[in-house]
Amino acid sequence: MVRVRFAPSPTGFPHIGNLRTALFNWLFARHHGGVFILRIEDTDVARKVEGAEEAILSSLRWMGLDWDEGPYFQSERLPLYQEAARGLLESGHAYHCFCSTERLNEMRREQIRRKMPPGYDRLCRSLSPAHWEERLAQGITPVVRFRIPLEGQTRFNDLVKGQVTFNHSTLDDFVLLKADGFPTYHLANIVDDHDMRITHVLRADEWLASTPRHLLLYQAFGYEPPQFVHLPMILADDRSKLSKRHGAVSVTEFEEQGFLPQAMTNFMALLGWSMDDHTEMFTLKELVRYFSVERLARTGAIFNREKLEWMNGVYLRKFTVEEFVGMALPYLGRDLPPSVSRPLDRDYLLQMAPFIQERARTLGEVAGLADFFFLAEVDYETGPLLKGMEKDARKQGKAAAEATPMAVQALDKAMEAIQQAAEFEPEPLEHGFRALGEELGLSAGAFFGLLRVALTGRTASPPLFNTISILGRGRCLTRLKAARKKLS
RNA sequence: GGGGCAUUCGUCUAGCGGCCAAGGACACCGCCCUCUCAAGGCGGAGAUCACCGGUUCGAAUCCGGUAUGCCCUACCA
Repeated sequence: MVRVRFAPSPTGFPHIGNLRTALFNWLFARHHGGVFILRIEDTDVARKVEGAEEAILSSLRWMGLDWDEGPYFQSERLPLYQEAARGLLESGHAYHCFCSTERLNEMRREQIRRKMPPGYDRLCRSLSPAHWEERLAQGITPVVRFRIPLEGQTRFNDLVKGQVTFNHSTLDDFVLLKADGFPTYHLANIVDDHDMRITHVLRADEWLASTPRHLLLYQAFGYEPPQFVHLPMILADDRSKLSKRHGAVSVTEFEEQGFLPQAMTNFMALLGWSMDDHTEMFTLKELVRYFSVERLARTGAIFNREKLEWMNGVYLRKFTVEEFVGMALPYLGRDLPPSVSRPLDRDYLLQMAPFIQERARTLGEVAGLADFFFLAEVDYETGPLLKGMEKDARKQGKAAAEATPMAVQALDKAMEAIQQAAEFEPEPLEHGFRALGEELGLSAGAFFGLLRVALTGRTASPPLFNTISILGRGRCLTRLKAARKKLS
């Protein structure tokens, strides 16, 4: 029975790399009909961030990654680790270290200065238990360190990296139990993975170098180690490790920006995993079906936001208009200016939605794409308004200044046409306006461009006659009048 | 400084000794569609497979070395 875990530490909001690790663990568990366990590794009291735990849970839920056990909290299992450390102390695999932080820092500084590999110099390694009692009696709180074998090597077969070998001489006597009674990652992790009967450890590449320590610990405890699978990391644009300073990387932020969980999981899966040479779109269900460790990549991947945006757009377009409106509504409510009265008219929204849906890559873009449908008045410069007219004037051999009277006339005629239009539907409107354009001797580009800017305040918009039809007679007239006023 | 891992178009990747003068996707460019912007369709440009040797009839694929990058080297995880 496959048993895997996602074991984040609540020292910050979960970023894309953390969640991808969660995704792969989850996929592995579901693919094999195994168990996915959630464990919060909150052993660092000082670095604990308020709200991080909740963010981890909600991000997992948002992505649709459900867990079968947990969340377990290491902070609630302290006796377990202390007991384990005691066992190691008794079996001689660990020892008390009374070195002060100052001495340790000084030692490290000196090692670096002399270009020696930094690491604990094992001063306390040879202290006898009798000495321990003595120091303990003095009130010095020691840490517990692991006694790394001085010779030999540890090798293991990583399911992604293959055979990896480390010489024990490059490992130092790392800390197992801190002075505050909390275990370090290394201790807690091994104790828990054993206790929870974890069969496969899928974790980020950055842990590869710690694996020999972990294996040595398993050995010291007499535990059977799990299989290790070190996942390639997700990197920032400069190929360094992803962190806060690289901008929006927490999953919560992606949600706020209007990315869909379907797109996130699909995209994240493709960062370090692939099925073949051409398939790109996967539902979670399909990922479960096809996921395999053998197809995991070995190299780090830069997070390509543009491709994520493209993919999110593809997903957005898959939904029905009703579904799209349902998803966009909260974002619209949040992003539209306060002057727009709430609640938003759902029927009105339904009319424009198909045109917005086709253009939006994220739900966060919807308000910016659709705001002119809601605003009382649109704001713009006369430059864009007259651009097409000036071009037409030039073509007709007139001065550029002629553009304004031409536009004014066109606006007047357009208002008349709007008022008199029998059917306020895109088709008949288009016929009417095309005829009108010809009558005025204007090119379609110039005439429609003028109307577009006057009605929407922008040079790019959904198709003009759909826009007119949706806006309705009243709004169109008001805006055309405003444009006319702007020109005179 | 030591150790480990990695290295295919700008980016994500396919490739596991001959099917590759390297395939797909995003981005980019052009054309078509067209009232603009999208979406869609078609096409283009873009990688001497980091480099140098070796093994082999044959190497992006196997082996060595070099370079570069990343990670670890905390009483952080």
